[in-house]
Amino acid sequence: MSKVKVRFAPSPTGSLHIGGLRSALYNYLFAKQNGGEFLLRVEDTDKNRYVEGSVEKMQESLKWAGIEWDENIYTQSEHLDVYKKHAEQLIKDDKAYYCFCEPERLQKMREDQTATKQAPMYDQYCLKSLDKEEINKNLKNNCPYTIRLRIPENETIEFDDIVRGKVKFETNTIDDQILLKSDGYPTYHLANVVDDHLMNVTHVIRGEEWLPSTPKHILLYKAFGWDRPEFAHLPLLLDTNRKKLSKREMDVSVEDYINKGYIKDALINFVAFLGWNPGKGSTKEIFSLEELIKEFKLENVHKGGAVFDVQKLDWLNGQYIKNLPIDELYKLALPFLEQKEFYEKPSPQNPLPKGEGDKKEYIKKVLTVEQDRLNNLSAIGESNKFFFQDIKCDKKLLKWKDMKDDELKESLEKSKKVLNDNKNWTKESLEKELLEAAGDKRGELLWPLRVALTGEKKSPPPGEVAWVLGKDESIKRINSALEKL
RNA sequence: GGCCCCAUCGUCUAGUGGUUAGGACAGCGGGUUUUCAAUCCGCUAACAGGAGUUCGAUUCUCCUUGGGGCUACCA
Repeated sequence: MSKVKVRFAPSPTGSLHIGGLRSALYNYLFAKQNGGEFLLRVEDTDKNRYVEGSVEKMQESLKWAGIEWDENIYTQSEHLDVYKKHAEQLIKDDKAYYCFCEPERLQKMREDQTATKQAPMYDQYCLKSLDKEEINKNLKNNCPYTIRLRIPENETIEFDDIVRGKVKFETNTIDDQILLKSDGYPTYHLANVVDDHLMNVTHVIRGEEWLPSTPKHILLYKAFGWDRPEFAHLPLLLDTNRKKLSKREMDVSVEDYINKGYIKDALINFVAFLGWNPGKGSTKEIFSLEELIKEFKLENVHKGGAVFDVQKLDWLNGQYIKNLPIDELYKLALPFLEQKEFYEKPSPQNPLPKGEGDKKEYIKKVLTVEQDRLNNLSAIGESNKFFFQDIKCDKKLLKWKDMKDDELKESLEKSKKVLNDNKNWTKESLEKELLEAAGDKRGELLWPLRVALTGEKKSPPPGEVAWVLGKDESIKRINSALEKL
């Protein structure tokens, strides 16, 4: 068997689709585990849908995900002559024909066919009713034309799909596909087949939406007299309504997930498991890219579509965040932190150290406190704003004032234990010491934590409260944070 | 409409001609938490339906139903 060569061939119509990421990943895994090559090809054969900058964006997303391609990127629009040459060859061999039908006529024809409940198909007018003379005359007059593949009649096209097994199509249900458009660009079908052949692609691994056009491609290989590659059609990624993932319903671009604070290993792991799993009773859920390369089997890919479940992705992301070395977490989380409006507001009470090194150490400590509870990088600091903000007195939170003496005493006893604080607090002294400081019954605990982080060995200044958090702040977190420090 | 593909808990899935149909996410309940989260423990929850093959089908075959994809001078 010749060396495995696969490709990911997106069209540059926007940013990298999450389904595209999975296709790319499966191709990549397959190539790597077989010692083969993974190529990147830009299928920009539709001028109308071309989006400036999307090629670069897609490359960035792939690189972010750790999917590296071999060789240079191949761009189809730079090889228009190749496709034209091949299309014309097919005409010479009587496998294709010129079509001069105008779009309006074709449209009307289709409408009529649909109205009478027929399958919309080209009526082969230009094949059946045009003689050589007319064709040459049209060509000489520069009439716009397309080149159509001539689909043979009464044949059965059968092939073995690696994930689906035997698939059959009757040629009579297949339309005479346009290969070359009137603007001189090839359609997907032509360009795809020609390039896969010229690039020696051995395995075509792509989304299920291509399954119905595969017989056309097989016919093309036949028409050219070429060997065809193996095919593997991947199940579709579905939204919660079990429809093909679409922009309407949710975020579908990898970029969105990057910006939302998912880390690459989590997204790769998640997307790999949508339509594949190691089987054999394995209950392992966490796989690194390297492990995936080892374990992945194209034959184990499922046939049915898989719903993209964000909740599971969140959980997975949390797992990966928990296991991140603190320096790595710092590197990944800092950009998200720097976007926060609560971050680095200069003021005398801002606890963030001024020196770069100290600042970094401080943030890393905060991250240690946060790491276990973080599901998403973008949530960084959100529930720990007091690490970065002024400590202010929020009178609305001065709950302790309403506490009964014995309640307060109990609370303080516990606090004292936690803090090794031997002062004899009373309602009076507390008020005096912290003035409005204690705030919530939890407030008195936040200050020491900050003291621990910043190293400021002082009591809360009068008039300040070591408390800026919402009601959901947790003493447990503080305790465990203190333990860590 | 035509063609093609698919079908195990809500979701991702494991699994076998004979299993208490397993795991994970989510949900629910509880332990730990002076509140959240995290964590630990537990619970709820599935073989779409109907025939056939078979001693026995969730598993094999067929049909039905349901879902999805394609049906462009888009990819």
